[in-house]
Amino acid sequence: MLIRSKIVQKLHEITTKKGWDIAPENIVVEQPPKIQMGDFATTLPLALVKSLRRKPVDIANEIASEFSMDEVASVQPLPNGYINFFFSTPFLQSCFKSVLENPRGFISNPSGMGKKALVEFVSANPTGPLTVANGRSAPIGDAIANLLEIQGYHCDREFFINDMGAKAQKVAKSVFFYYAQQLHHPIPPPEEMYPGDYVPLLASSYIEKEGDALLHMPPEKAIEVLQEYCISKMISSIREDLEFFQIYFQSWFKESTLHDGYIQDTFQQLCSQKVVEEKEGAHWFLTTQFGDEKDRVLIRSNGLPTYLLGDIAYHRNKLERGYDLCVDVWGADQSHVNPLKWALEVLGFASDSLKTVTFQLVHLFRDNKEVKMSKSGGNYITLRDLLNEAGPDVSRFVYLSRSNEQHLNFDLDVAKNRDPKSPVFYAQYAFTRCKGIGREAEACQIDIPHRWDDVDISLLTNPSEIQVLRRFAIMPELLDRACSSLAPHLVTQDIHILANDFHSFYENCRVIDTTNIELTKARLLLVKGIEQLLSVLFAIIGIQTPERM
RNA sequence: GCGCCUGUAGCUCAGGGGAAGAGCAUUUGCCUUCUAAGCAAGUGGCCGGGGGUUCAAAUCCCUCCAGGCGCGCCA
Repeated sequence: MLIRSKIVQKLHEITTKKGWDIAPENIVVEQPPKIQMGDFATTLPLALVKSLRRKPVDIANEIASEFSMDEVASVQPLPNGYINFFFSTPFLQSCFKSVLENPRGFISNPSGMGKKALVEFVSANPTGPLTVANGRSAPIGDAIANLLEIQGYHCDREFFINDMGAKAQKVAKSVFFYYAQQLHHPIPPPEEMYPGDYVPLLASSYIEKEGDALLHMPPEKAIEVLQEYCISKMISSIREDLEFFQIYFQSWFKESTLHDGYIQDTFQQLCSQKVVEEKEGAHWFLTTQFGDEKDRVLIRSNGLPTYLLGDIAYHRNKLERGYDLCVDVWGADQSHVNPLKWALEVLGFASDSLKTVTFQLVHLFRDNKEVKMSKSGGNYITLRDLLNEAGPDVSRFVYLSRSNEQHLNFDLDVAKNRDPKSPVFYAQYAFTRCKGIGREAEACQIDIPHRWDDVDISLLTNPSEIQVLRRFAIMPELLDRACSSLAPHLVTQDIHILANDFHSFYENCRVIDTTNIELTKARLLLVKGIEQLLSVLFAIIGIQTPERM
């Protein structure tokens, strides 16, 4: 149980005993803005002012005098009606011990234990390379999967390949045009030419592999062959980009596998629930029943299923594969979240079995000016370009330092220079310093303590040492917030404050001191705790733990 | 026009009923000792405007202003 919940429970016991009427969910316990103010604070006295018709400070004093918990050493009622709580030394030490024994377990809230989750992300159309814009979903989805694993879920990552779309066909037609041109049998260009340098390259790579065979078959057949070739080629290039980003998918799910009767079956199931109606030759999902502004087409008048129906079938498939939770990471331009959720409910799935995380667009800046990107205009910067310039760690950190729902302004100049002012350097530098201390200890032939019992923790009395211990104690609360809201950027923030505490400690407390071995050992253990906790947090957002910088 | 997102320090952004925050920029101290890619302190704010709910609003509601995205029998 989180310490915060324990404090709420204790406060509720007190109010109940006194006959004051307030529900536990209305008792606010939170971290004060500054750590000097305490580890937790409550505004409970203020909430009681009206019903009790008493001064906040009096209520605060009365509650504080009744409050007693092993984990809390000091309870400070304030004149403005707040009550601040400070953790007790034994509690801080027990948290420290947990950090050393099992840092990952310490920050985990195993609410997903025994459950399976599937995170679907990126799922970019296989019609071109990943860009800096749609690449945003890569670190977000990966970090969300990591957060779910922290909660005990068995989590898989899946990439949905849209291999049936009209866009894939357009690319194939454009490639066919270049193919014929390069073989000196020019044909008229297609109505819509796909821009981008990679389009003619696809043509020449096919020529290299298969020669002019396509010229000897009917154009429709040739385009079909090319379409399949282009998709597999683009997918493997996307896969390479993602692997360079150290993102790996358990499954690559092709839309076409749903077209073998599964989509039709899903459609029939919806029909049998009486939420489908035929109008103007098409079949409509009656979403206005759920409050939608208009109904949505499931099967077009030409008999082909819409994207929505395909997506409903796909999500039904995911849930039928036994996942308790499906998370989708979607760009802000996806607008069919609600119709999809309604359909899944109609099909009998729990409404909370699908969570969607949306992310806003990315704006790129170079020389303080916005770089306009447009894929259809052939003007874009690829994810690979970014990774080559900035490296995976800086890229991840920038992507994950803002809330998903914020528009992200990505400054390419910062990335390009591998700016040492970047927050990722600050965090990784803290880790490197930990490692440096370890090397120094070895050089001085000081045994690095491995067992809790080998050291005297009570020697850690410096304010910056105490602050590190207090930060350890609060870490499970911080991670719980990140997990429950599937918000990796909060982890990025937590890393920053922990790194800050460490740098401050490093400055104030010389660790290696051959004249005071006992204190040195205690501090080495503290450094080990920080190092382990940083490793776990770095792993969540997917950045490296460098030995040296 | 309708829907979603956004407006917080000079810049980029966290916070999303409770005590205004971080990084960058800027000013000033701190290296013969574990990496100064660091630490410490300072400057900088009617949290877009106005109204409402509340003991309490940057946060919730209404309205206005400004920006982004979406609004096909596209995917």
